[in-house]
Amino acid sequence: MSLIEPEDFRVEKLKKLEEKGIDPYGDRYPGVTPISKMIDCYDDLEDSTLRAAGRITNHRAMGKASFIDIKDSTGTIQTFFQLKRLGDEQFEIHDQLQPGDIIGVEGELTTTRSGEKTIFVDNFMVLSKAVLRPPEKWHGLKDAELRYRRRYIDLFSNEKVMECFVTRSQIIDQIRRHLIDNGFLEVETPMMQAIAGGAAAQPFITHHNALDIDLFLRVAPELYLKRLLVGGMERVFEINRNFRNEGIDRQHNPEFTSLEVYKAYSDYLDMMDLTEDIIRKLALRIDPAGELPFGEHTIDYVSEFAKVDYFEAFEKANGFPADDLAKVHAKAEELGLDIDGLAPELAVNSIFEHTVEDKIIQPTFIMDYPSALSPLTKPKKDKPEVAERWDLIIAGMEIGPAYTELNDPRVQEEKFLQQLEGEDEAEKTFRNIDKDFLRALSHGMPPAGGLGLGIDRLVMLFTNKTAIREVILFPLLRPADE
RNA sequence: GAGGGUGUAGCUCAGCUAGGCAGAGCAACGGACUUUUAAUCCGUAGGUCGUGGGUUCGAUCCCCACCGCCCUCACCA
Repeated sequence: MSLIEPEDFRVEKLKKLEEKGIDPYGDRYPGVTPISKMIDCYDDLEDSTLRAAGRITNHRAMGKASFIDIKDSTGTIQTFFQLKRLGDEQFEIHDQLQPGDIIGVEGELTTTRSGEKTIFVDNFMVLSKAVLRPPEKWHGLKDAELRYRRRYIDLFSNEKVMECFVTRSQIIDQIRRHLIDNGFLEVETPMMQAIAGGAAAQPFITHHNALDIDLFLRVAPELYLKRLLVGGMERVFEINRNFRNEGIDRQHNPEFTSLEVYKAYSDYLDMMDLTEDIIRKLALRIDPAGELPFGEHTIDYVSEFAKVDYFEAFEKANGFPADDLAKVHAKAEELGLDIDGLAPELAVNSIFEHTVEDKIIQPTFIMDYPSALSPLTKPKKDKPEVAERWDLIIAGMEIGPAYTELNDPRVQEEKFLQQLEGEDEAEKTFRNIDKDFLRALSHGMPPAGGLGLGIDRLVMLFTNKTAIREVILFPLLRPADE
């Protein structure tokens, strides 16, 4: 008894193949021509004998001949199996083929009477017999849950899904290329950390047996990347996963991919240019006009991104300044926000997110956040309560922040201590002060600009997907009860 | 965490506000068919109606609980 019950009628066909001495799970099939090339370069390839390999998507049997559509990663082409051409024995083997099977075919590329480009098959090989049938050919797989759980079916049956993930890969490739071309070095820093630093997020906890210590999956790579600045890597970046043990919704998956960039001798304004440059280039690659639809909106990536001041935007949206605490409380109540026990800056920020961020559609940098929200950021020289930090907002989503990095170890230590005061006991266990990071700063970190971009959200914007699960191959779901 | 929606054949969905034998299309199986393309035609088979209780002569349908998923809100740098 198998753990996965195959379908009887498919197993029967598989057995018939084996009876005829055919291995239903074939071997390498070299020398294939991509199907898209057969279609696109048909004029050059017409009448030549070619090989194609792929999955059967449709099978139209007509007695002594059949049309079988084959799909590879580049496209779909029709193939024609004829008794006359193949002979009795081969044709009988062909009778065992079904939608979902993976086969390799060799034959003449030509055109049928009705004008369809077709491979007239001379011989073929069964490469993998599917003992489970594919979804229905017309509607495909629609059920969101099954699509996420069985992404492999989603990918081979829903073309748009495949396209989306190809685009995702290309976006990451472009970002990487852009940074490397500009002298940045790609690095990898620890995923498992003894102190979950770099962001105020709940970490996942794990345990190392041999060392007998608890470790945290990182919530951010920031503190390690800055150590590299100290070490003399002047331009570094990392594209990798972060893990945050928090809620799941349309914009949040517990593991997500971020880009972090650090550039010595620059500041948050330099990071702004870099960010705008990267994002605009990506948009222009997808649409020559640089205008992309997102949900009900059209986002303009060509015009210079807007810049608004945090406190000015707050006052403009709410009609009172952020330091009017009585009105802040009233507003929070009006919005139904729970700000009990929150520091005033956090209460203000909560209101800010609902009244300002959510309403920003076109790419906008929000400039100069409260220092209290930015413990790793250099405060403004003339106005220490404000930090040199911006957040980029597009379509109401936080795409990422950038900072002028704090490199004074005395100020950093003080901010760490202040931050710790506000935490309860449980949080202190994973928010221990990273003393070694302070030591690193004490050896001298060059002034630097730092940037963080949410890659998944960028991909959402560029593929017009409003749910993060659509751009993550295997989003986290509760395990199926099987 | 709160509210709403949803779960029926392998897939896509009806049926549920009239409580009375469980339905369609595609896929599948058998047959016909050597230029079809969502092939066509004839025939056949396919179900724990998410799970567990309750009401009822009788429950896919009404009620309760639970589970998964989706949406909105809350939480969340």
